[in-house]
Amino acid sequence: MTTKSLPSSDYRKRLREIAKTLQHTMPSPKMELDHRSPWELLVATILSAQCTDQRVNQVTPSLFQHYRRPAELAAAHLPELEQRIRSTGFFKNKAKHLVACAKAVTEHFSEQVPHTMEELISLPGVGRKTANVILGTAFSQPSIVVDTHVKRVAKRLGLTRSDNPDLVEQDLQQLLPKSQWTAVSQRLLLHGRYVCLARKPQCATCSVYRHCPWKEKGLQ
DNA sequence: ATCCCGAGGG
DNA sequence: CCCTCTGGAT
Repeated sequence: MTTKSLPSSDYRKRLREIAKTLQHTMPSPKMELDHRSPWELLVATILSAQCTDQRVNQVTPSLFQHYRRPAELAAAHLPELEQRIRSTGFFKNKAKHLVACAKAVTEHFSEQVPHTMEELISLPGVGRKTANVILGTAFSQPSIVVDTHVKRVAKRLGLTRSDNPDLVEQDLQQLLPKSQWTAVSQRLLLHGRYVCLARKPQCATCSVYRHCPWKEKGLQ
């Protein structure tokens, strides 16, 4: 199988055109997880694994009212917490992670959400994807979030060939100046959520159709 | 590689 | 029924 690749400058140019088009489609992409602080965003993001933002937003208001600070969540009664977040799926894992994470934030970081990648992924239940959400949205640091949507869109647009999220992140990092990381990855995400759907991509209304080598044909 | 797990769409 | 939804830990 030959893997003849274009010079990366060509990929850069293509991604730049895609980014410009998406900028018109989505002038100001917004984070769709409701939150009022870095801590609330962290909790919401942990809950969002394999679950829609809409469902998370349905659960978090009463959750944040009941557990107001990291120290309160750290002391939560596990079965009760499980019931409060049940509808987000994976609730036993998520409840365990949330309590452990709240303990770590309380004990090691004085109830303040840390703002480096290394510290963030040291927290239970926090991987690279979650950490990048926090860095980009709560702390305005350049970050590329590679979730299921970004991975799918990047592959279909021919911006990466990898299935490994970390490698997809690296590929996109190399194709973009840091100043554009956060906004572009957020637009790719929303494009995946609303247009480039997993099962039924809306190619007829897709604004970057002309840049897409995949169109509706290919395999992933 | 496998497990966790509910809800909604097709 | 099957697939998908902002993954992470073992």
